Amino acid sequence: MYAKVIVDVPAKQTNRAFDYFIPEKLREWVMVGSRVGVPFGPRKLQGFVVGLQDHVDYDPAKVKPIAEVMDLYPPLTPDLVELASWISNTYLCHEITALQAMIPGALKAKYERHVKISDTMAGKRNDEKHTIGQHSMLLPVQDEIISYVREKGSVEIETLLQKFAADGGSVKQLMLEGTLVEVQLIKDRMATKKILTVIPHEEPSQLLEWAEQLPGRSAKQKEVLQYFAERPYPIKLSELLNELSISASTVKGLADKGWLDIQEVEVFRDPYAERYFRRTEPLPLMPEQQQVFDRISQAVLDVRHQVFLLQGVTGSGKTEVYLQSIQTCLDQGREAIVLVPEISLTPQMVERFKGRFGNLVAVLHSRLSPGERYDEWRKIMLKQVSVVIGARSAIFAPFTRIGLIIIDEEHESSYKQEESPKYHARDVAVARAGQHQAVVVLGSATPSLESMYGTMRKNSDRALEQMSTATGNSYTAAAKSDSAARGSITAATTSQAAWSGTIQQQAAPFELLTMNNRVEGRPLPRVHIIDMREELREGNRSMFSRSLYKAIEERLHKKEQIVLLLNRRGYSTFVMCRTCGYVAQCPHCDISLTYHQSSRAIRCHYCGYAEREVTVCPSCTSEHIRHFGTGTQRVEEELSKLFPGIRVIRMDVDTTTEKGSHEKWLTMFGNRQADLLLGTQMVAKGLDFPHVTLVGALAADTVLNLPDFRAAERTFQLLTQVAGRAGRHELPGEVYVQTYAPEHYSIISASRHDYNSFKDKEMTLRKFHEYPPFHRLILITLSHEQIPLLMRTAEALAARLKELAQSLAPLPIEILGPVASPIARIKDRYRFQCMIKYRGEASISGLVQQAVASFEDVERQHKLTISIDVDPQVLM
DNA sequence: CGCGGACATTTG
DNA sequence: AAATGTCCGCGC
Repeated sequence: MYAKVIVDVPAKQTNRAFDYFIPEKLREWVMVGSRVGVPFGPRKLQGFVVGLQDHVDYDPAKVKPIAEVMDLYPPLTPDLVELASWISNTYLCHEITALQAMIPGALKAKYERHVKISDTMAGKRNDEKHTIGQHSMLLPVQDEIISYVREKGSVEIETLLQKFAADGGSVKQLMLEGTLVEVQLIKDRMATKKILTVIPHEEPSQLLEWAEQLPGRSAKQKEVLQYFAERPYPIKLSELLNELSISASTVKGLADKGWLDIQEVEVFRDPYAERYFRRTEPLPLMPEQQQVFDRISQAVLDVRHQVFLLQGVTGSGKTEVYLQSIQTCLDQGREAIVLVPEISLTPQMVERFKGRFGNLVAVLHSRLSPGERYDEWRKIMLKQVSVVIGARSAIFAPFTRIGLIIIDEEHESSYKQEESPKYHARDVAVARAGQHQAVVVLGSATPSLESMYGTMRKNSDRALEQMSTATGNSYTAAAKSDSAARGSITAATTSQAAWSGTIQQQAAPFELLTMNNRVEGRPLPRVHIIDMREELREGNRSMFSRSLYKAIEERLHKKEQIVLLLNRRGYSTFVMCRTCGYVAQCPHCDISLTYHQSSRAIRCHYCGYAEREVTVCPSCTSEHIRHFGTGTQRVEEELSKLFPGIRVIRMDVDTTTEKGSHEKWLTMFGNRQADLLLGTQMVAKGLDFPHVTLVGALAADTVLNLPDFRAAERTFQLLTQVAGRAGRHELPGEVYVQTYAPEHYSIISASRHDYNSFKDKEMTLRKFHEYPPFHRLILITLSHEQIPLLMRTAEALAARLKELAQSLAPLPIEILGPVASPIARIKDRYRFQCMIKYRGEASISGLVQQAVASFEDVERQHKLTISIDVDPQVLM
């Protein structure tokens, strides 16, 4: 038997499976999805088994055997292995990168090089091999080295060289002559957690009998035995020591007598272990909820792959529909995945799921320690849970019988991973659900236009899809003849041009479900648009309009709570000299530095460069230097000035980095220990506090001014979300939106809670300007330290893309650029970008791959990098 | 002729 | 990615 293995080297040349022989004794253990250690050239590497076969069609003598299997159970399921291949084809990344993204960081390989005593030397005296006659040829230090290694069994080379720093040569010599041999080890970053546990050997009666036998001075040992006679065991050693206030030696004494056992037991680090979740029962559904639930649960029961787009206004009870749909899925013996944006994965959210499904739920989010994360993941793998709730990467939960995948707040851009693999969890979810004949529910109050477009595609589009598949094939042919002509592109590249697995490349139309009413018929809050230009004209230069000021004052008086949103993006806190106009810039990036009050430093967002706060202008030595823009810190200061005694909780990157701090602030606010919650985006998501009756957006339109075609969509979504925070309970809510663009359709539609009019307007504009969802984008960014080479290469790449696109005519593919990226330099590297705009039905990943492949030499020779982003969310 | 360094090749 | 192989210029 042979295994196809993808090795742990993310490079173009190694981006294919290598064959390995499976030795007889490993045959039971090697499966598709196994993690294995394999010899690769002179090295030993970790790899993933992606296929099994019983012969190779070349000289089998070339095939090396698998050295080891890393896990008791394969960490990946076969469907995930296929999905990784699909991801690498769709998002143009190395297959190993996709595979690595699917397992927790704790399982990422750590390579260690050790030395040990060679087998031929193992049983001998140190000097046996090194004697002539009576005389040892070993230097004393070499003798010492050998003894040291012999004692330890094996020693990491680094450690050994450090210990015998002055005698590196001796170590080398011993290795050269074969006394010491190198062993390459592959270790996990993180081991499973083990604790010491105490277990008695006999029944209570026997324990008491033994206790009697003990001499009087062994009072403590006696106590331990009596303890076990009465209590359930096993018990943690540490707990036992605590409880009886005894030392470990007491227990050890009993263990030495053979009366009890101290064992290492594997435990799960459970971040929610200390918490009690009150069990909840399904709530009665409103008619709308019931209809939606019926559609979803019917599809689940039918085991039919179907994508639903659930558009429900804030407060319409989407979560209850999710919960009951999941119940249907569980009742069927299948598993469910719930994706939630990182910042809305709040304790409140977790509580709702743990409350309903108890310890059947695993939770995965980035604030867990690597160990906790690994343990939650293992619960999934070991089938101890059937529901996982988590951020983006939870879509890779190693379940085997998925019935339902829910993506809450599906419009959130955080579902797109910005590093390789640059996948979109929503699209991966649809692909994965297809593998399992599972149902997908995309839930949002403000669906993304991409998902909306999915519901608009009619069956007539199916014909188009089939046509495109055909065109895709003809492209492959075209690429082949092209490569033959040039003789420069390998067959492997061409064969990767089109996905040929079993995952559907084009999804079937989505079904739209809507919920327009809030639970218990509570009205949506009234939204006031405030024209800040008007305020300025009338002499109000503060960041609060007069009406918002009054509204805040009123709530403080009535002891109701307030949420204030400051949209920080585009509202940077840059440092500027008011005399000469100097702005502090990062020396390595084309971006201004932002001011951080907590550390009294100015810092670059992109490369982390930081310097001390400046009080004197470095350019003109003026002292009129100040930080501009309205950071949350400044708003907080302003609030305490305007409303003395106001209790403000500020939530932003500065105050929520510490583990659990996010949770702490929200609990405080929920307990009404503060009057006002001030924050960035993170206060807009999913929070639900009964006493919040006022929500203010201080600068609603900052996003609007960004050079991004999704600016209006983002603005609309944010305002709708934040407005949904008010008046969710008995007290009615009110929303104030401050803006310099009060006539903009995104702001007007949001203030009227009118998704449809926004969507219609935006769709028309997108279609007119040939933007997504009607056209799709691929962003190619090139970076290098020098502009001339960069420009030349970017232009050559664009030309090559155009040339290749020609062969696809008449399919509409447009190559835009190259132009300098919006952030033209990061970490001392200049950046240029090309944009490919094409109609969704064209399959062009192969084309891009091929074009980029012809610049491999430049990439290698000049250390130029080319990165590809399929369906980019942020155009920077 | 032997050496070091740049560069290309290979990894099953 | 990293180890190995190849080639070339250089000093002797």
